[in-house]
Formats: sequence, structure tokens, C-alpha cells
Amino acid sequence: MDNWDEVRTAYQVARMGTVSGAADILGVHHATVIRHVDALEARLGVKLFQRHARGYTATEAGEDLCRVAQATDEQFSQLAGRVKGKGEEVSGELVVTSLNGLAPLMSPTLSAFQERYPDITVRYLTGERLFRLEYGEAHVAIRAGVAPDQPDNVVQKFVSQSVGLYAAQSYVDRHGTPAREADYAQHRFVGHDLETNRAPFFVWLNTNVQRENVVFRSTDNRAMELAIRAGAGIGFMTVKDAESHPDMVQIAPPRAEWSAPLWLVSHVDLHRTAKVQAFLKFVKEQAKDWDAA
Amino acid sequence: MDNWDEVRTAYQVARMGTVSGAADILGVHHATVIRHVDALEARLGVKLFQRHARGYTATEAGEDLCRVAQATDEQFSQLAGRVKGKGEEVSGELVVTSLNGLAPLMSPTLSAFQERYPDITVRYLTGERLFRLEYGEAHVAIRAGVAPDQPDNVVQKFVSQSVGLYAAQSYVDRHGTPAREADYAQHRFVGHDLETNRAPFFVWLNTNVQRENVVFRSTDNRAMELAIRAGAGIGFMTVKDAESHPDMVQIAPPRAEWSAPLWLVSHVDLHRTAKVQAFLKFVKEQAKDWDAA
DNA sequence: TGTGTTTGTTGCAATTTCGAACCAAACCAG
DNA sequence: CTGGTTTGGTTCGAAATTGCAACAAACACA
Repeated sequence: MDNWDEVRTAYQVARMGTVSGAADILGVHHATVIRHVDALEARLGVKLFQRHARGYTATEAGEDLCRVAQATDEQFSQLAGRVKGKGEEVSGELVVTSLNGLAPLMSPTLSAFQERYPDITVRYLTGERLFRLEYGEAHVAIRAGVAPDQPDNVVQKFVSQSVGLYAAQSYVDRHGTPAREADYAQHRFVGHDLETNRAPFFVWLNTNVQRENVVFRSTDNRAMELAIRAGAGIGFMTVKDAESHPDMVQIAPPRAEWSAPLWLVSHVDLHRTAKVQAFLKFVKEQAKDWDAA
Repeated sequence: MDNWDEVRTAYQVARMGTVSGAADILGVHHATVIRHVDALEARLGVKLFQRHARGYTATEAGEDLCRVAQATDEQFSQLAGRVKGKGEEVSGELVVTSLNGLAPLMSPTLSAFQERYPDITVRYLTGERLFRLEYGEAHVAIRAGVAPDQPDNVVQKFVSQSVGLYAAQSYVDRHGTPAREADYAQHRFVGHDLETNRAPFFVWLNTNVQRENVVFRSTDNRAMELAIRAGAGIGFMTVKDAESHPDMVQIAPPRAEWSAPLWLVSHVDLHRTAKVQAFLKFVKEQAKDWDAA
């Protein structure tokens, strides 16, 4: 059963009883209607209509088709209503992705967003691997570091978190605090395991601190944060994070060169939808009282 | 929601995940698939697919459409199966129409036909008004009299019932039997109320018997038969009818000029269908042991 | 009985749609 | 990292569909 349009045409003919009436509703010419019906009958090998001078009367087969097509028409109408609305209303799933490290930042925001739009189901996907917007894996991504420049992505500057050097009180008690940068050679640091990591503060660490002084290395931000708090060494934390732990001692105040800019990224196809727009607006509102650099 | 074909195209894209795959199944060029999807999205105002280098991924709206379209596809497939079969198998309704007078002849035949093809529902429409084949009111008509010559109708000679002049025993007891045609002037007759009736035996009656001798007139064949049997006068009956009533006395043997030829008429569109063919064959078989002239 | 309207049908021209070829990007395998 | 494969995207000429107009038949109404 190819060519669903011919079914639709035949349905209107059955409903109206005349070719002309069907043509009016369908917005096509009479001749087109006749040709559709003829083609459909030829393909099915069955007469669908009894032709007479006052119009077309459906045969049994035609009435059968009419019933099925009517159900289809209703289904499609409902579908159109649902789908059109879906573009305007803020409902369904909102899939947000980011790297692990941003979870403490995003979780409260996502929670508040869900509360603001109860019809939304929030899915927050995190992981070391980047969930890809271009495959439809997520609606919005929060990316850190250099400004992403993928063709189909809409990138907006979000916030730059102020990052400083901190150590736990227990570390300071044992090793003291470096007064100058030159003293860093006598201290222990917590850093990323991979030297290739391009986070600005890690780049700085690689160039300004001997690799052998980085005694605790991990690929996991959470593990690094816990290591710093446990006194394993001096490491980078956001000001906000550090302030929430009174045990932390600031070794060096935040610098612009350390700050990790965050980017809001959405796929161009979804960026204009009400759902994504609502989220972007909401999250930027929320971020106003976050650290800015 | 115009253009159901675009829905069908989008459905296959959602199912396959790629434009190329959908194009293969649909048997069209992949450019066509892209155009259909673009047009559908434009009309709905919603992105149905996330485009990326490895194919198309359905959005929420796209998945919704996919579900509806799948149901439609299944419905249409079933419909095609039903409708194609309907041309071959003998089932559904068989609508037969004739004038009132033929009811005693047809009823047993129709009953036997229904028994032979249990899937058939027989509808036997009788009445003074002619149910019209060209409007699809009936599949087969049994017509009497002159050979119908309508353009879209297939007409076959059926049987010619032998018609004779009969009277009830009670009438003969009181009035005797006319020896010659000249004696008809002294007898009472049963005939049709309308002189314009074109049945051959009534035409003969009008020319050969004085109108005032036709003392019982009716427009209903059944009423006339009952009148003859009640002794109201001499009248025409089929040989078969008369023989089934031992009370009847034959006044004149059947003549060719009295015989009422019957015609089997079917609409050209339905004549080739298995159902109509089965009925025509069956009814002609049954008629072999009827009166023939 | 005749005229006007409604209906379907057919031939021809215009528009739309479709398809082949080509391009670009991304993935995969060696 | 380089060539081959698969994917979507675009363009232009060709084919199919469509619309138009004229025609024919039948009905309705006067």
C-alpha cells in the first residue's frame, strides 16, 4: 500500500459522495481526484466506488477503506495538535549534560528548574565522555575551557568561575604556607593525572610547578577535591567551593588566567524551541549570584 | 495535516535512522526523502529529526509521529489485504432486487445460495420502485419484460416463465370454462389496474378482453394471485404456480406471446467480481428445472 | 419539455516533483 | 594518518503530476 495520499483522496470522495466535493476539501482539481481514485483502484485491483452521474458511491471495499482512513485522519489530526504544541510548551524531557566536575554547580539549578516547570522531566547526564548534542543525546551541554566551535552548535558565554589555590588546614599545619611563588618548589600539589589536560589552571600548574611536586594526581575532579580537603596537597578550587568548607585555607587568591570559562551549548535545531530557551534563560538568571570574573 | 505521504516518508526515516535507508525502502531518491521531511517539519513548525553526519535521530515529536505512522502503516496493510481478498472471495453482502412479483420465485433460490456460501449475507430488496444498480443500491437485479438497455448494465437472458390462463375450481363450478376465445366475453377476469402495464399477458388481456370483464383489478401481483385462487375470475398464473395449487383449473395453455422473459442485470463495475459471478452462475443452475419457453 | 446546474471525463499545457550526479563531512580500517 | 565507505546536502535537467478548459451526460426545476 504505497501512496497514502491516494487513500486520503479516496477517503474524502467516500465522505463527500462526489468527486467535486472531495476536490474542494482537498484543495485540488477534480481531475486529480479522479486520477487518484483510478490509480488506487488499479493498484488494489478492486472497485472502490460505483460511478454514476450523481457522484461516487463507495462499494464495500470503499467503505472499508473509508473507515480506516477516517481513523487515520483523526490520528493525524491529534498528532499534529500534539506535535505543534510540543514546540511551544515547556514539557517533556530536558536533557542536560556536563562534565562530572560541574555537578555540584548544576544540581541545585536543575532541581529549581524542575520545580519551576513541573511538566519537565530533567535528565542530567554527566561523565568523562562528552555526550554529543549533534546526535541528539542532550538538549543543552555545559562545557568548560576553550570556547567550543562546532558548526551546528549555538554557544553562549555562561560564567567564569573564580579559581584559587587552596589547601586544607591540616596541610598548612604540617607544611606551612608558601609566601612566594618561589616557595612552591617546597610544597606538595594536587593536580590532574594527564599533562595534556587543557584546563587553564592545570596548564599554569604544569608550567609553574615541577611535575614531581604534584604528588596526588587523578583524572577525577571529585577525587582531587577530596584529596585537597584531606590535606594531600595544595590544589585548585573554586572560591565558592572553598568558602563552603571552613577548613580550607587560601594559598593564592583567584587569578583571571586560572578562571575556567563555562559555556552553554545547544544544538542549533533545538536552540529555538521554547523548552531550551526557557532553560537557558532560567540558568542564566540563577547564575547571576555565582562567581563572575 | 495534509500530505500523508510525507508522514509515511518521515516514518521510514525514523524507523531506519538514516535518510538513505528510508529512501531504499520507499524506492525513491534520498533527495526526495530530505525534501519530504523538510516540508513536513516546516508545516508542523517542529523539528522532527536531529540531523547529524551518521543519520537522522527522531526528536520527541518525531518519535510521536513514528508511533502514529506505524499504526497507520499496519492499518493500511491490513486494509489492503482485506480489500484485495474481497475481490476474490465470496463474502459480505449480496444485494438482489426485483419487483414484488418475483419474490416467490427468488426467495428459495436466495435461501439456497446463502446456504451454499455461508459467508454471504443476502439482502433481497423488493418493491414497486426499481432499485437502481447504477447508484450501487443493489448488485444484481432481476427484471421482467422488455430487455433493459442501460449503458452501464450487463444484461443476460434468464428464463421465460410459461404463463397460462387459470381459474379456481370454485369459479369453474359457478361459471364454467370458456370453450373458445369468443366465450371470454361472458367471463370475469382478474387483471392489472393500470392499462399501461407492459407485461405481455396484460397487453394481450387489454386487446382481447373487454375492460368491463376485468372485474378484479389490482396493482399488486400477490393480490391478483389470491383473487384468482379465491374464484374472483380467470387470470394469468405461471404454470409452476398453478401446479402447486391443485385447486387451479387451466383455462388456456401457456403461449409464447404471454411469456414474461426475465433478465439478470448487474452493473458493469460489479459484474466481474467473484461474488456476482458466483451468484449468477448459481441462479442460472437453479433455474434449469424451472419453466422454460 | 426545455433550460440551467451539477456531475464526471478527457486532451493539453504548466508547474511541481523527482532523480542523477556531484559535493562535503564524518567515520572506519589498515 | 590516509584512503575508502557511508552519511547528508545541493543543483539542474527530466518526468510525472497537476491544473485548466472544453466536453458530455444526467438531473432538477420551471
